[in-house]
Amino acid sequence: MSSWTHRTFAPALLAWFARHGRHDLPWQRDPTPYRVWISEVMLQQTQVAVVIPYFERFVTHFPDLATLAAAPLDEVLHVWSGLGYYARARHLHQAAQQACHAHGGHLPADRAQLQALPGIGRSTAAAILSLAHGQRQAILDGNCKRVLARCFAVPGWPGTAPVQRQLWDLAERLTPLAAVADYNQAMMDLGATCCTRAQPGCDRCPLAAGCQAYRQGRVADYPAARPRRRLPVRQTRLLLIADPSGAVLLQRRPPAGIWGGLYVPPVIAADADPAAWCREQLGLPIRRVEMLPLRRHSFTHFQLDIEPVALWLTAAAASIGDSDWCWADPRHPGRLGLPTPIKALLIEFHGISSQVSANRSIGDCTTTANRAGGSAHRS
DNA sequence: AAGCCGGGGCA
DNA sequence: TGCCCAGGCTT
Repeated sequence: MSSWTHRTFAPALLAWFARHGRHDLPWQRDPTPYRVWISEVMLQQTQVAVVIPYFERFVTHFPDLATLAAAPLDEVLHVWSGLGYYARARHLHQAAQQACHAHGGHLPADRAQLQALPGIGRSTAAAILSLAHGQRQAILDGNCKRVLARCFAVPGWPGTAPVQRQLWDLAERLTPLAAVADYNQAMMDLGATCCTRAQPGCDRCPLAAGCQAYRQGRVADYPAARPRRRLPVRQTRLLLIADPSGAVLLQRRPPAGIWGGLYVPPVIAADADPAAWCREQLGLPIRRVEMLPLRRHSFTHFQLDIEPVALWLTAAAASIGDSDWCWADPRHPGRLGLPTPIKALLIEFHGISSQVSANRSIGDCTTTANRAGGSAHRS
């Protein structure tokens, strides 16, 4: 076979799919538009194996569009928490409300109308329409991009507009007239299980016979990698403020930016004095301060060095008037959205905190007031 | 430690 | 239109 055409590509793929594709994913068992939508948005950022438990949990909490639309955003973020990209949970919630309003409680079955909803782009709209409605709509997710870039030796990084256009063009032309749901699922499955980024299984690939990259012996060169840049490093301090009962102060972050809409302990400048900040900004009297080991978090565009600072109050604090603030049990923060690293940090902090109170009850009441702002006792 | 991922937002 | 952004996971 010299190369795949729109006549030969789909049959070869579908034959493979019948034997080796995935047919029992949770959202395939009852592929309603709502369930396909939720799964597609989750799969935009996370691999299937990780998504499955989150999907089950999400559709149990919010079984349909109306339930999701009526739920408080905090609850949606809470159920989403751990998946990352929290703007997507907000978009899900917004889109559910819009669809309930404008489309009579259903997701529209039209691509332009779907794409008008927040968080639904061309590929996600096409996935919903093909997988749930059987419409002939081409998809182009990361798996499809890799399969097509290799099969047709498409040069360049798929993030650029020209490469994107070529790949969409191929996707449109190769999408068959019938069995589109199976075909689209097959493209994603092949990319996920056979035409993988590293160590692809070309020896068992149904498309290898006409794959240009395979013929050239350059499968690893497609698709071209994103041009890389150096990540800037930012520094912050994160204040773990505990009252005598062990409750920790959390603040809801603004909707845009890092950890948007999630609850996180107060974040202050890396050179700010934690105890002074607590007194001046919050009016909280501090009994003891302890600097905890630095930890580094990587995001796509920068790295964040977080220096956690534990602060213990002399007395129980009154609740802070602003509704964006709350006191929470670090082990069971309740129905709040928390970023995964913060969740872990709170658990750790609870361990330290209970040791401190144990020591205190033995009689060690000395307030080891480390000077905050100075260098931490860290080797 | 670096790559990955689909869509939103902004100049 | 062309950038920049986000976050947990795999490799």
